[in-house]
This record gives sequence, structure tokens and C-alpha cells, in this order.
Amino acid sequence: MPKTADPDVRDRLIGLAAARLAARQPVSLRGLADAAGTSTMAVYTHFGGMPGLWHAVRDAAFATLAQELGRMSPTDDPVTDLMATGSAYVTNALTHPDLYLVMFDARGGPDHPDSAGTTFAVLVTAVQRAIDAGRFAASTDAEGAALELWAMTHGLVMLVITEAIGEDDLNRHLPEMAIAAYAGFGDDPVAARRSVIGIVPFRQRSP
Amino acid sequence: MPKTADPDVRDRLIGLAAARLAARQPVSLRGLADAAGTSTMAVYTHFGGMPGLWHAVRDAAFATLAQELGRMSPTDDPVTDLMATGSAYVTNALTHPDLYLVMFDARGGPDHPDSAGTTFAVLVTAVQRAIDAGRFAASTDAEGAALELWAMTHGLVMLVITEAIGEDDLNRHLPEMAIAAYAGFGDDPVAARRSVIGIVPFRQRSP
DNA sequence: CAGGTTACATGACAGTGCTATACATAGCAG
DNA sequence: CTGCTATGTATAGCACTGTCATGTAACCTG
Repeated sequence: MPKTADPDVRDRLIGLAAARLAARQPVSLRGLADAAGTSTMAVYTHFGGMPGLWHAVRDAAFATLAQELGRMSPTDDPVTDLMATGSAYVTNALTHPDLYLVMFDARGGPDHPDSAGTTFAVLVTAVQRAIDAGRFAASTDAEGAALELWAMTHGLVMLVITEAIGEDDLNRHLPEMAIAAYAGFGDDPVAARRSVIGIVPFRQRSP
Repeated sequence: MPKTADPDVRDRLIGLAAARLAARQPVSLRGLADAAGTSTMAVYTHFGGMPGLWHAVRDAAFATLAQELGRMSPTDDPVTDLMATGSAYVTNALTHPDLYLVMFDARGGPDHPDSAGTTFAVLVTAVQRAIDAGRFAASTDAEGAALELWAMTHGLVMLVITEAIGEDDLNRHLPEMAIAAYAGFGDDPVAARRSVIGIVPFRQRSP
């Protein structure tokens, strides 16, 4: 009996929100509805309100990131792949800093476990490959190691986005931090250092 | 000739803003002015607007943190002191998570260099002590090493505050990450590990 | 004590997210 | 194919936000 909601409107709202975010324009309920050619109520039927919209934007951003990281073609060196994954992660974050902030907005509330989870799983898999290849100690906890790599990368990225440090600081220090982490996971420091060569720069140019 | 602004009103506004932040109450211009027993214009004469108020709150938070970290009494092991500094940093952040978010709010704009700078200087000094004591390689860049330790700690803290990971994850992984970093700075891994013992837990209890 | 300058009070304005109500439309029952 | 019903959407208003123009009163200087 019901009239079905138009999923196109939903996608348009999410896309427009991300676009205004990227353009550093204020993203407001009325502005979004006008741009989408609908009324403010559409946001409530589809998302239940602005927080719900932000939640959907965040989920979409994580899905895009997971897809982006997932389609990287692995080389014969799993540690090099790990470093390349980190590089892609940083590039994504610094190319869309406002979207990255929404992804990690503290006012986001608990999300579906598959939002950030699937993205994190990509990293865990990459770590597991390094373990299986014997580069990391067999006793290494893949999830724990992935969490540590994620945390250090996230920290540098956040400091860059909040302008506490410069982008050059990130390019200078992330390789060194990664090498130290890899060594801590039982990798040969020399091999770890070799795996990092040629990965930088993390981003081609400023936007 | 002029009528001088009351610095007491200024301090009261900053303190009330921080208090409402800690109480997780919405901090609005009118609510603040009412609680401070003044009018909304006081915020404009003292801070030029709400962004200026947030800026002042952030500066005050950094000053408090620098003072808190600075009055830690050094032991005979500079690396242990470094770890203790990190522990105090984490405790401060997780005890006042909303204030921590304001300190690193991306919409804060460029701040006076002495705001976060003096806090960071405390960490640089602690690293320099480890270098002078021969625990870190003499070739170690004190500022660079401090930045790396800061970034990894900040990353873990932010992930905890945004509820991407749990507080127990931080307690579990920060020591390991620090040990790996210390080793990368040239410290003996065994000595590094010994320096970390007894530092955890980073926070006594949940708030 | 007078003058001028400034902090602070009042009120209005544009904008925000949210929601109660009215309307239009899509889908199923007959 | 018709009519009912359930649902998405439009409209308008509410309470709230930060900002600023104006007015008043207090202060310091000369």
C-alpha cells in the first residue's frame, strides 16, 4: 500500500553533502534540500535528521576508502604493500580532509560495525600476509599490529589536518615510524627500511 | 580615558565554558552570558565572538597541560620519565575528552605559536634528556622524535575518544608502540622495555 | 569635576535543526 | 479499473543559535 521512498533522493543528498564538504561550503538542512530539489522533510524520511545524514556520509566515505584500499594490486613484498596501503590511506585523508573529519567525528555516535570495520579488515589482511611471508614474527597479533599502524597514521594525519604539524612533517616521519613499528613486529630493520623506499611522497601536490 | 574591561568576566567565561564542556552540557553564547551574570556582548568585547572564546579555552587548556606535565619530578631514568609524561598526557586527555577535542579542533584557525608550542617543548626537553643520557643515539633529532611520540599518542587518544577503539586497546598498545619507537631512536630494546614497566594503567578508572 | 571613551545591556535579524499539519501520490484490495 | 489507505513530501512555524546596531552607564584622564 505504501508509497516507496526514492533512493535517488537519498543518494543525491549524501553526494551533495560530501560535495559541499569538499568545497568547504556550509552544509545545512535547507541548503541541501534546495540543492537536491526537494524539501527538508526528505532528510527526515531517509535519515531521521541531520545526525543520521552525517552517519550515512561517514558510512559512504568508509566504504569508498575500503574499496580504494582493496583494489591495490599486491607486489611480491607484503611489507611494501603495507606501506603502500598506508600511503593510499594518507592520500585519501589529505585529499578530502573535511570528509576525513566527518568519518572520525566524535559526535557520530556508535556506528554499524561494518562501517569502519571493513576498512580496518583490509589492513589486518595486509598485516597477516606479512606474517605468513615470515617478515613479521609468527607470534604477532595481526589485529593488534594493524591497530598500531592505524593509530600512528591517524595521529599524524589528524595533526596535519588540524594544522598542528605540516604535511612535510608527515612525509618525513611516517616512514621512520613505520620502520620502527615493523622492526618491533620482528621484521629485519634492513628489510623494513628497504620496503619503504619509493613509497613517498604520500601526496603528489597540494589541492 | 576608557572604561577598562573586567578580566574577571573574561576568566569566568572561559571557566564556565570549560565546565559546561566537561559536564557535556551545550555551551551557547546566551547560556554562558547568563551563567556569568553578564550579557552576550561581553563575549564580543573580550573574545570578538564565539570562535575567539573557543580559541581562549584552547589556549588555557594547553597552558594547564604544559604546567601539569612540567611539574613532574624526573627520576634517574629519562626514558621512564618520557613514558610517564606520555601517561600523564593520556590521563589528561581521557579525563577531559571534550576539552581535548577543542584543543585540536580543526575549525580553530591558526593559533598563537606559544599555545601548543610550550606544551610540545616539554616533550622535546624530555627527549633531549634521553639523548644526553646516552639512551637515544646522539644523532637523534629531539624535535623529530618528540613529534613521532606525540603523533602516535595523539592517534591512540583520538581513536579512543571517537570510540573507534577501546580504552583497554590504548593501554595495551601504547607501551608496545613506545618501546618500538624508543628502539628506533637507538635505545636498547631491553632497557626500553624495562623503562615502561609499571607505568600503566594510564588512567585509574572511568569517569 | 568635566569629557570622552569604552564596557556592557537590550533588542532585533538571519540562520539553524526540528516537527505538526496538510497534501499528493503510489500501491494494493475489491 | 476504482477506491482506500499508507506513506513521502511540502509548508509553516517553533525554539534556538551567533552576530551586530543601538543605547546607556561607568570609568579614567586631564
